[in-house]
Amino acid sequence: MAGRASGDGVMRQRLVDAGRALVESGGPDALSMRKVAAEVGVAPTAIYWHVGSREELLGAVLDAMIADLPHPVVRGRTPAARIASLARGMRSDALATTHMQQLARHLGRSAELFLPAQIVLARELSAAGLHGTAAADAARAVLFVVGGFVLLEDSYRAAGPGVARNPELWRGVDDPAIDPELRAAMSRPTTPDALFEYTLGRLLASVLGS
Amino acid sequence: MAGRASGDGVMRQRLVDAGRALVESGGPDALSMRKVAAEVGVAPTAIYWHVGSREELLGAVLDAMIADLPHPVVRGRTPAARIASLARGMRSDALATTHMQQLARHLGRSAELFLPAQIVLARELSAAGLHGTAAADAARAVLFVVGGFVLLEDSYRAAGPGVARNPELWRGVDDPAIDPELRAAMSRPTTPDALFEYTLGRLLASVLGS
DNA sequence: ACCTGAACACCGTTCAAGT
DNA sequence: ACCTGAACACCGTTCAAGT
Repeated sequence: MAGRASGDGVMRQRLVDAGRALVESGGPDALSMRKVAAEVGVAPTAIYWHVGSREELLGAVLDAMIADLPHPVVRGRTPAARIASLARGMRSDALATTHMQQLARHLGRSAELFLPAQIVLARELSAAGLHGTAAADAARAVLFVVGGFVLLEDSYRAAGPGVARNPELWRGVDDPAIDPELRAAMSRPTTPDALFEYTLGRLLASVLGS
Repeated sequence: MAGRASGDGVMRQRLVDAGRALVESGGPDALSMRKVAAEVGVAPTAIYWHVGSREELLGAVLDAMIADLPHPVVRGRTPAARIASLARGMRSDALATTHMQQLARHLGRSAELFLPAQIVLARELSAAGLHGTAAADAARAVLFVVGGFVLLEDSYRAAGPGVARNPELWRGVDDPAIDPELRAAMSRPTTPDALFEYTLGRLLASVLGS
């Protein structure tokens, strides 16, 4: 399985590099075997000798991208501040590498991407005095909120023009049981940053038991 | 634009029905113009007279599926309990219609799917005494947490066998700054249900200012 | 008004054949 | 050991031609 051990693998490396360039500029869908082959100057069918399949090539591309990932950064004094800064960093890293996130999702390997941040988070929670399953619950809650937020944000941003966004939809709502000011507020666009800060702040306040 | 007004549209309906069957059983990727045509007993190119493009056919399929969506259900007495039950319903509805969620995401129309639940949520928050932007922040936080959770859960479940999940990854972690019991807890698999309850409970506790 | 057929420009993958 | 070429089974879409 997995194609071939592939000798020294200089040709394989060229294929992965070409594939990576395609993924980085256009996402996983932009990688076709024929385009990779053309880029490297080889017949499309030659790829299969080195790499097994398109899916395996995508896997090798992801490996290469993961290796170049920056380490998570933590700043601040209080545990809440440090964890919040970590979460902010996770979000901005993810937003800066959306094609990579798409690729990881496609391969079902998103968990790997978040592992380094998870480890740092666990360290911070330990330092904050949380232990055992309580700490694990807290860690997973933070991870899911950040991860979910990024996923949602990504799919919202991917929505092209001509698609009804939430504020437009709300403008058509007319329900006497809903506070008019609330309706008005929902009809205004939000900045994702503010929403992220709000949600994260609420969660941390509760999770860290302040 | 958008193809054609298309007369009475009985043929169009047959195409949408066939497309819907494909999407429901295999997700958006499973819908090909040629398969739809074969199902209806017509040349692939005939579709374009009625429907414009594959993307528009997918849009029509989504419209049909949205029309059959169940209404959100709310149970319980306290505001926290009622909102929690709504959130649980949103999650289970979403998990029961993953192919539809995928389609909505593909078309950038996820917001539409959540609108009915949003309206009910707004009603409950109003009844709970929240108003204006504070209520809007709370609503959006709940929506993003639930929506993000469902998205993440979906992409985790889509990860086939042979992919390293979080517990396996954690078994390889060895960091003295991390509480050993925390590490052990992270190495055990979680049930998504418990994590959802925990996260939701934490968020609602903070958002409803209890 | 509605549908077909041929055609174009794409895909991933297999496999015999070459060097 | 490594690569090519032909081939197969797919795609979405356009467009002239039929009825």
